[in-house]
Amino acid sequence: MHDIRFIRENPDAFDAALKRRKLAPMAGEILKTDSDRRALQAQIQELQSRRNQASKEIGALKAKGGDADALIAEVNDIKTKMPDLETEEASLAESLESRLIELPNLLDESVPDGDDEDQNQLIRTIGDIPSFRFTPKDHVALGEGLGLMDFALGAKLAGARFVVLSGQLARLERALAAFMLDTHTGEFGYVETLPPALVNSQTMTGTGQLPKFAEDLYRTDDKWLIPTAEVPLTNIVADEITDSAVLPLRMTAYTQCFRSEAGSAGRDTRGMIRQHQFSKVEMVSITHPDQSADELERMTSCAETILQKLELPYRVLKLCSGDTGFSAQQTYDLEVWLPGQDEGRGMYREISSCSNCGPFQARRMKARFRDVETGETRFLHTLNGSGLAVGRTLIAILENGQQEDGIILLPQALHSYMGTDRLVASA
RNA sequence: GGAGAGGUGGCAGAGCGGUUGAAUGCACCGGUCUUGAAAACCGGCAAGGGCGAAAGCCCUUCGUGGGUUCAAAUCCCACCCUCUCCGCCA
Repeated sequence: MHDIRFIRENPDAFDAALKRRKLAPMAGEILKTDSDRRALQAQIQELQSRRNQASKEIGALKAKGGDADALIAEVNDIKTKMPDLETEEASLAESLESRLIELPNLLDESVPDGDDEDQNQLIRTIGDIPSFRFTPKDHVALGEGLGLMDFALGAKLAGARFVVLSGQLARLERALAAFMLDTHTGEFGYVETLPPALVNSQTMTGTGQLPKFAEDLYRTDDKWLIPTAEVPLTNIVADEITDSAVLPLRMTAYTQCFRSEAGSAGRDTRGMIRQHQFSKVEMVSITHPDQSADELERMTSCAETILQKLELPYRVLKLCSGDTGFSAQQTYDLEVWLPGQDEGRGMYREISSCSNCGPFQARRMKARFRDVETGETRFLHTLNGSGLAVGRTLIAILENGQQEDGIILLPQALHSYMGTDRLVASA
């Protein structure tokens, strides 16, 4: 959501920012609606003021036993004029609101220009890409080879883009989640949180999934399945004036995530890369505006720590203007090396995305804090990042740890969680 | 799912047709006092919006949306949520 006052004061800057999002200029149109609405609002408020005043006079007159008929007639006259004006004003307000609520966040000036993911900016590459004396398999071959990953069964029970894990592979999912949560809570101060996986429309609107991206979501009668824990976690501060002394708020949650993948038909159809249901450990930070830039770096490094402890090679990219998501001002993607992809040649795949949304979501959800200096309320900044997508981490463990004989060597950090140092085929 | 009670400012809690944007207490902020702190005392303190250079004026909001009335936190209707009891259930 955008600040109408910013648009009033900086229409050209606003249009220039839209252009970076490949959107046509619209400040002129928005401001026309805005000024029409305000003119109407002033007119309405004048009538309301007169009505309120007259009503008080009526009360005073009647208390003294006087005759108020003339005033009552005047109020009634005002009341006949009001509905049309109010309807018109509401219509303008709604048109303004619906326009603003569908526009993406303005990009941070540090975001590089670019059309799509090919133009993201490489920030750093960490870890050595493993070399194999054999052609590495992908996680599908490995998982099925272990007898612990069954896509046909997932399809039988639910349909395409579902899988059933069993035995040590199901345990690996749990181990990864526990390891990630332990690290974020124990080392980085995030508060473990278990939020609802179904939320109402208002909550979905707060973080930006609605109204524009309804088709990407699964819904029930009156609720929506969360596509990420970012949604419930961030909305915890919605409609609140948060005490600035508790900032930054840092929360982490392990949840299932549900996505219809409406726009991805035919993409990543093999394996567990893109499922309708997957689990993720999410990090959310709520900060003072002055802290959000540093917090994004910190959050990204928290996610990176997980990859490092799991001995997984990865790289960090700064997303370009064309690839940065709707609600984000700025985003770092972490891509893990998956040696089994692309016929065993390997490739990097996204495993985490860390974004600073600035005041964009906070304004949508009215998440504020009180500025100690001025006494005024201001919008918070919100950040979210995956730390990490558990399914894709499991894939990475399999593909990077594979041996020629089909067993998987596990990273040291997981040994205690798994009760073993390796995965072997089930009997 | 059924029955009852209730949803008021950061919190607690009055008000139940007019002068109430809302008593009182707590919290918070400023001041007096104090070596300092506490206590006590004095004062301030809802949010959002419009107009205005500013001072300030005005509008809206007492769960949400309608309705009655010259006038609604107060009356009526619907919905949402919370609590208690019953039923069902992990």
